[in-house]
This record gives sequence, C-alpha cells and structure tokens, in this order.
Amino acid sequence: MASQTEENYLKTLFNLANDKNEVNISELAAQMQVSMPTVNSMVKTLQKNDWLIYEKYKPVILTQKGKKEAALIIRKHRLTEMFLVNKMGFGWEEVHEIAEQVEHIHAPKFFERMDEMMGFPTIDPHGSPIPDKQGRIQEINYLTLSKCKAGQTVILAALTNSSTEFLEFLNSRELSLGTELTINSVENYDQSMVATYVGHTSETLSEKVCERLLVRVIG
Amino acid sequence: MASQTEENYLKTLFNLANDKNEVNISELAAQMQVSMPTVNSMVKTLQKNDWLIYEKYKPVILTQKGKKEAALIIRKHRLTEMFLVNKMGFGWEEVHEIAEQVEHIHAPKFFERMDEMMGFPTIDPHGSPIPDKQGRIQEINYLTLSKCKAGQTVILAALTNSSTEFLEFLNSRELSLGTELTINSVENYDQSMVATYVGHTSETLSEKVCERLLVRVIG
DNA sequence: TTATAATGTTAGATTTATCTAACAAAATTG
DNA sequence: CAATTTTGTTAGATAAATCTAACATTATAA
Ligand SMILES: [Mn+2]
Ligand SMILES: [Mn+2]
Ligand SMILES: [Mn+2]
Ligand SMILES: [Mn+2]
Repeated sequence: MASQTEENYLKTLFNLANDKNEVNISELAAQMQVSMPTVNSMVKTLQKNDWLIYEKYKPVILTQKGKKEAALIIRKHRLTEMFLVNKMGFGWEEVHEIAEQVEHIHAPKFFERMDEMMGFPTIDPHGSPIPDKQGRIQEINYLTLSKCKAGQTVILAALTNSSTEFLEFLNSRELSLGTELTINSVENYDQSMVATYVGHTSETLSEKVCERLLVRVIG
Repeated sequence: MASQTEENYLKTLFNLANDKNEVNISELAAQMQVSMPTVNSMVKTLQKNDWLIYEKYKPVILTQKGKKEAALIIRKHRLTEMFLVNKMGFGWEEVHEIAEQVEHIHAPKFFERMDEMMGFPTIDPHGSPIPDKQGRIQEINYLTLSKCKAGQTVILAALTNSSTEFLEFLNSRELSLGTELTINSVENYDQSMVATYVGHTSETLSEKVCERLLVRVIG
C-alpha cells in the first residue's frame, strides 16, 4: 500500500504528465517542493512498486498501474471537495487544503457514501472531472475564455487554476460555475475582455483571468 | 505540532491513565502494540514537548497540556463517529476504524461544521462523552447493568467496550442506546440476566455482556 | 530474604523521507 | 563545436519510528 508521501508523488506525477506521459525530475522536485536528490530516490522506490518507469537521465513515465493508483487518489480528493461544498456548506476556496488530507483516508465505504449522498457527481467544485471507481477520467474539452470572440455567449464550466487567491478573486466578482457571460468586447492592446453576466454589466477581466476560465460556447 | 504517531500515543495515554494519572510503559506498549524500547524512546520525545512527565523506572503521567491535547484528538474522533452515524448512515459498529484516521486531520473548520450540522452533540454513538473545544470532558456516572437487581427498569446509555464484535452482538439482539430494559431475573449461578425490552421478551444476557452495558436506572 | 519473574533501559540496527555537497551528463548558446 | 548552464546522480548525513538482544532495576514469591 502506498504511503501518504508516495500517494502525493503519484498524484503530482499524474498531473504533471505531458502528452508523452513524461515528467522531468526537476519539475517533480519543484512541484513537490523537495530537492532533486529526494525525488531521485523516491522515483526508484516508486519504480520498485511498478508505478512508474525510470531510466537514468530520462524523464519518468507512470505505468498503467501507477496512473490508476493516482486517479483513484484524485477521485477521493475531488469527491471530498464536492462533499465539503455540497453537503457541508464550505466555499469552493476552502476545500482543497482539507481534501489534500482526506484523500489519504483508507476507507472505501466512506467515499462511496459521499458519492451516493451527492448522487454520483461527475465534476468537482472547480469543474474538474471526478475519476470513476476504475480510475477512468472522462475527458472534457472546454475552451479557454481568452480564445473567445466579442459577441459570443458562454457558460463558465471549469478552471485551469484553483488557487485560493484566484477563487477569492472570482468570489469578489460573483463569478461561479454555471454563470452565463456575454463578451461585449476584447481590448486589442492587452487582450482584456469586457463581459456582462448576472448582476454585472461591463465587468473587465484581464487576460490572466480569462486564460484561467474554461467555458462552453452557447451562442 | 504532534505527529500522527504522537497523537495516537497521547490518546492511548489519556485512556489508560488510572486514578493517579499514571501509565506503565508495559501497558502502553501492549495497548499500542509496539515493543517496550519503542515506548521508552517515545515517552522521552513526548516529554520534550511537555506532554508528559517521565522519570526512569517510574510510570509516566500526562501533563495538563498533554491531557488537553489528547482530549482534543478524542473530540475529533467522537465527533467524526457521530457524524458518520447521524449524517452519513453508517452503523455504530463501522465507525471506529474510520474515525481512527479522520481524527488526525488538521482542519478545525471541518470538525466545527460537523459539530454544527449535528447540533453540538455531547455523546458519541457508543455513549461516550465528546470533549468540548477546551478539551473538558463532562463526567457521567452510569451504572453497569450487572450491578442492577431483578425488577429494576433501566435505559441503555453507554458501553464500556465498543469492539466491532460486541457491537455486532448488540445489533443481533436489537439492543441500541436508549433501549428501555426491565430485568426479569438474575441467575445466581452465573450472574446472567433475563430482560425484557421492545421486541424481546425474556432475552438472556450473560454476565460478560451485562458488565459492558452502562445504564441509567429509571424504576 | 534471596531467587525468580516482571518491568524497564541501553545499544545498535533498520526503514522511510528528507537534506547538502560534490560530481556527471545533457542541453543550450555564443 | 566548445563553453556554460541546466538537469540529474551519487555519497553521506539526519530525524522519526520502529525492531531485537542484552542488561538493569523493581516487584513477587518461595
Ligand atoms: Mn483540489
Ligand atoms: Mn495529499
Ligand atoms: Mn472510537
Ligand atoms: Mn488514530
């Protein structure tokens, strides 16, 4: 059974994997906030459990087993976040830290009950998909708001970044998942957008913000 | 901040403490299922944090600070057990193992929300008191059913043992907290009792069982 | 009251997860 | 392509939590 530390590495590896499924030691060290030698020794450990493939001086690659293990931890994380928001009244900006701990609880029934109580949700409070019990993730392809054009109407569906600061910014603008926005205009100089949505007329959103908003175009 | 291991030792120390607040190394080792040298080194560590007083060859004694720390972990454990039963539909025999893990979550709000959602319960699903936010425990003095006499009517209020096996035995006899029992007779030979309660006429309860049932006499 | 048993301690080893310093390989750049 | 930078590895150390073997102290009992 994976230790808490190993579980956190697996999750991070899963999230950092590029199109070739590769992760560099330096990236992993940066993300985990540990030194490269620490990562070097950890990937050797993870390899012994067949969770990844490691060859000297090469980026590491999660195996199928490793990907499944990671997805199941992510499942517990996201179910927890959704439970905290939907059943316990937390704000979407408060739940990540708690889920970071709860995801390591070994008690399948605990998470199954959460799932049942919520009616088997498929996304978490930040719009990210919840992997199923087999560790499969449904790929959803949303568009970044910054890719949209003036005149379009979109629905905010997910976020590319869920830091507390960003979530608090969105709270301050009363932007939440499901909000319908109409793009009034796009400023050519800095790519900032002016949008209208429930309760807000001509709200300006910087490019930095628009890049982090994932939307479904509806008109 | 106490590690998970330290938290488990503190909790066990709290529960093992006798009237003089003393705990022997051997008891602690037995309860924690580790060797005596392991306990020996751990109590030295706990002493460095002023959680207990240790002197060579003497039983250890929790300090006020140590008692409070322990009581606050027990609070998290019992709130969790109550939440699992009252809000998530678990049976009282299923919750201890999960609570044993959840009690180590560092997220005051998480437990405060549980507490609020349940309306600030004062006992857990096994009838044990939930320490308050200051770590104070209200002492309740129930009677052991085995101390009662034929003819008396009592209400099942708590248990001295909450092992899964015992809880499953109680389930099989449809005995739960709050059940009103009338003692028909006490067998002189083996101290077994014959009792009547909702749905059960003349149910025989062994001395072993009666010793583990804490009751309030109501007639 | 001495022998024996029970309890507790010390010494030394192991595993896990981390670090720094030094070195090696690979990638980038002038 | 050679110099430099970036990335990755090795070696060796540390702290936490555990173990066994050996020894010491305290308690019990003959
Ligand atoms: Mn999260
Ligand atoms: Mn985590
Ligand atoms: Mn319990
Ligand atoms: Mn525990």
